[in-house]
Amino acid sequence: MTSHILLLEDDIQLSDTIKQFLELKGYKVYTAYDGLEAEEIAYEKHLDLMLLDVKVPHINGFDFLKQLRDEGKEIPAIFITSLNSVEDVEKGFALGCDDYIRKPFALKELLVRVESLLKRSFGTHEERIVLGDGLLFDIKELSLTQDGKKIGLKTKEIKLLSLFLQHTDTLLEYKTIHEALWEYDEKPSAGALRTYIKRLRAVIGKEKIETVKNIGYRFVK
Amino acid sequence: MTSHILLLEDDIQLSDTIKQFLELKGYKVYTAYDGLEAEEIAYEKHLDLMLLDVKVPHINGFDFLKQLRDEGKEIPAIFITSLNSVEDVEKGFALGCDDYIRKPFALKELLVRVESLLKRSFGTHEERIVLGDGLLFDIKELSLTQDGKKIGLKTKEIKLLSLFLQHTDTLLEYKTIHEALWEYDEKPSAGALRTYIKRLRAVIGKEKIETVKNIGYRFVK
DNA sequence: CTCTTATTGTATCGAATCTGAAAGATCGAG
DNA sequence: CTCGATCTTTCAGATTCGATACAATAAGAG
Repeated sequence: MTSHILLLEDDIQLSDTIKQFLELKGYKVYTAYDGLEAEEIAYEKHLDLMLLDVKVPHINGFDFLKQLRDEGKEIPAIFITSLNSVEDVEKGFALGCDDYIRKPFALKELLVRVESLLKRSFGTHEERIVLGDGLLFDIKELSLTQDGKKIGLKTKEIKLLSLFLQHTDTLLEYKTIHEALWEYDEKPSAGALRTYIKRLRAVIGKEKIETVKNIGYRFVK
Repeated sequence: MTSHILLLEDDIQLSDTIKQFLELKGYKVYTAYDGLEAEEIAYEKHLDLMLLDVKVPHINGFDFLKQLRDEGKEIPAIFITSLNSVEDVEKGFALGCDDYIRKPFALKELLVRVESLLKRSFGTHEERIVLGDGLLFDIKELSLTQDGKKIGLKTKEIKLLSLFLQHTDTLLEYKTIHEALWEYDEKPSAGALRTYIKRLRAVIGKEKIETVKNIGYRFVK
């Protein structure tokens, strides 16, 4: 499953370098050269991680992240900064960034941080999501319980549920879901997804997953 | 109750970064830039955790920890190291460090380790774990007894059991288990693990180890 | 409104994959 | 060589996957 990364960086040369490097490592990279572009991408795309330069045109990295956090988005973020002042680092962490890296940096160092965050992005400690109806999904344990009783879910169902929980109230296109559930080279028919949607609905309630005809599905709380 | 952390790190910039970050998370941080300073702090202050770089002036991290351990101090320690060799990691563990982290690392990753170690050290220092059915596992002796009678376990089985006992009710992925049982360069087939699971089940009871298909196993109390 | 058509939901079942169990191969120590 | 620990192989049974067929539903045309 490819991780999708937003790179907000106005230095075109640096941006290209990072993009090239990360793509070589198998990530999907969206580049934005200013805060407005970043906003657009954040709304349109599913993102797993953000690399944010602070000093960029229109909306700076701090404000951009603050805005996202205010909307409840928990996408992990790393600040790229050439600023050295204590305040900036503190401000960054206060805003809920997960790490930061100082310019100039070795690409390898960046990779370490990216990988480390992605690995842990899915909640490190007892992340449990309440689904109502006595249903609890434990992300770390990959287990679903109802009133304390375990409900057996198969791997594909778990993947699907995880995806939905990461993007509640968001329209997920068929393509997006397929990318999340299957590898590049796998090409199951469209019917396969329908099967899993049906199974999930049977477990968590039909009304939780809306159908958007011709486009995809949406999980509602 | 604030936890007190000693940070031994001679790279001033990194040290500042870590200090800032941990203080933001509510810890009290004492910084030392060489082994002698660290000694001083260790004598004067009450410490809950130590973060030790290995390569620092005067007294290196290894020697510093060894000294403390020789004096009977059990303060948990994490090595910060840029060294990659297996030996150094082993040496660290032999000296009684509890974890290590390689530079460069994401601050969040450091935080995870700090928190988990602090939590653990507050937890019980029990020497024996009751497994029911008259079964007792002695952590220090690494031996299993049933109704006082010793049950012979092979090293791999003991490692596996220890791992499970340190992570009860936790989903352990194949990868995790493999890393715990085998060295970096060893690559036994998946069948090997299945063999040990089977043996352990025969000893401690089938129901204690759950299978999570495609992912791993989980030990339940 | 009714019919048509495209899309989505449901049920089923064989194929592929995974796990557990057993047996035997390998390897090193003594 | 023998023994014991470790690991591999094999195979059967269980589970999961996903194709397929068909039913239900939504949307649009007339």
